[in-house]
Amino acid sequence: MLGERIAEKMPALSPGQQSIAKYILGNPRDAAFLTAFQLGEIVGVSESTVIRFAAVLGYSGYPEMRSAVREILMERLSTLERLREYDESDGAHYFFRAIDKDIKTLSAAQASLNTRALEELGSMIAVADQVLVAGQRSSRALAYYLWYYLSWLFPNIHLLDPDSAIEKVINASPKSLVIGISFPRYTSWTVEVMRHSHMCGIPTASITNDYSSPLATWSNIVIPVPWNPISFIDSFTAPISIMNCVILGAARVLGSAVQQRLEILERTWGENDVYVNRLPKLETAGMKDPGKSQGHFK
Amino acid sequence: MLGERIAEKMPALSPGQQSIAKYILGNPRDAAFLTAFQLGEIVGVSESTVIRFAAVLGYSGYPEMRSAVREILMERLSTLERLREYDESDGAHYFFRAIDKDIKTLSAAQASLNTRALEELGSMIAVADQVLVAGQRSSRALAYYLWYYLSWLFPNIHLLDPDSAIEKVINASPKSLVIGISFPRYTSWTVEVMRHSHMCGIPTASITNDYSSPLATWSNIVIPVPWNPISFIDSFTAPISIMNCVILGAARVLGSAVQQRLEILERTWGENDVYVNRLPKLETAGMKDPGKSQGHFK
DNA sequence: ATTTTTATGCAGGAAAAGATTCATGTTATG
DNA sequence: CATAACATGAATCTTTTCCTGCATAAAAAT
Repeated sequence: MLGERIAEKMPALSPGQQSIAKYILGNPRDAAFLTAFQLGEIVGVSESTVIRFAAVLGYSGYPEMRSAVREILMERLSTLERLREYDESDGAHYFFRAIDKDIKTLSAAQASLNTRALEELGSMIAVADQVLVAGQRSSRALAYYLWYYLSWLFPNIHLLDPDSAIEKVINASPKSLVIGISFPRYTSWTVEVMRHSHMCGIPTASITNDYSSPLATWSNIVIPVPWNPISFIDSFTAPISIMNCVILGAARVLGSAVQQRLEILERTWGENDVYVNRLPKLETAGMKDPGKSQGHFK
Repeated sequence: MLGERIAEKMPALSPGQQSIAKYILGNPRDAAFLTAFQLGEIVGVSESTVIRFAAVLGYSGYPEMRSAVREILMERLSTLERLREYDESDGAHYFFRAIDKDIKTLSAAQASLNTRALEELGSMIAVADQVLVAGQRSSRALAYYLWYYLSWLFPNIHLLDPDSAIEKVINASPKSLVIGISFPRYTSWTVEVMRHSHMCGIPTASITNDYSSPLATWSNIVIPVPWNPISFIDSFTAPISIMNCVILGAARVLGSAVQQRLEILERTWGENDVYVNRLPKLETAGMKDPGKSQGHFK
């Protein structure tokens, strides 16, 4: 398939060819109809380069490559057409149904969104001396996510872990904020942290499935998130989306300061090579795969 | 639009032209790509007739008419893609818009889902001696999530961290599997882990935004996930949903063994008070029938 | 610093697709 | 039956699209 071919050759491609590759992957709908010349014009490259690109990918010529693009496009179209009908029928693949369930949950989450509560949580985060985020087991992924992004914006965000949680809570000032995250079946540890914090007079917020959650009992503010498990997994698709809202809500309070903060982060990352800034080069990439026997994975 | 033009002129068309019209209306998906000659051949008519047909409909030439066919085709595609897209009224609260975007991305993810790749990844996970999951920074939340649930089902799942990653990769058998997770802007560390693993001859899989990702270069299998940042956040809503699919895919390979494994876990959790147990709401939500392939969803 | 390799665009020719003309056969009509 | 109008395909011409050789400039290697 085209995508795989490109992935394979990507590092071996010249700059101009890489931009062609990106365009095709990003706009197959347009690329499927363009002539070599037009495509070249769009990505700012000569017709020749486009044609050579097709050759490098192993196609006999540009038209053949374009056919490949068309194929994936048509593939997609037929998938979508199938999708439209499957709604209630069980014919659909279970992956589709899993995602479908997530989409429905997410819609429900949007519908029942309590914007006031979210905004309030945002300002609580922004004004707190420090924020402690508590979440264990599956919810730890959510807690981590929230902690990670809030750390970009605020200096005193901590992700609680079982070893040091109690100490951190005890030492927390009354102007701190504890955010607990848990869903059925609620983790005892998280409930304990919340209870303890509340007893100590520290403001608490919880992100949980609804007001009847044991977390809610010990919370000053509750963000309920519709939540639907898929098979044995507590699908956290909707909660993640709500986390985004929480982060946005907090960022909004900061106003233009966010921009500056992000710029500083950006600069620091650049200096420390945190992110990749160019693709690996050919001589390493092009070498034959160590196990030709694994070729069938591609 | 093309359809109306044809309907309008239909009675005035010659027999040969009518069959052309019929074919185009019935098979726009193919017609969009055919040359005048090919189309004529299929319908059993000469090239000339096809070209005259385009002229009769008022187009300046055959290519122009074909563009019109393409347009209705693409129109259809985008309609389908927007099927679940909500009207993004600008007046809506930014929280709503954020979730909207997530829903849209998720729909796109569902549409472009590569079920074959997912299933293959599932069996790779199931048969591997050990699975190493690599993800840093924001993607670490995803890596954690995947690691956490896979740990329920498989004995040798490890979440790599910067301190010990290299050693773990070096000591890994060729029957291991390394799963890398990263999105733009790709974390250097994750790319390095993948490169290193691939060099060592260890099978690798990556969950990333696109085939053009640097991770894809070092991967035997790639799961592309549409990905859309919201403001400065790399919203991971869609990727989380795909993680569910990966987990389900792996669980499916185990078959009924999943059921037993979950029961054991359940018992152990009960004995250790991992979860709160006083609420009657302790329904084993979603824990039923995890092994059955069909019975998962309603 | 010099040589080699690589990337790229330009120009011209080959091939494909499109448009037009013309001859043939068919149908309709007086 | 004869004529005219029309539909059609083959052949021919025109335009577009594709491909390749060559020159140049940039990057890499020595």
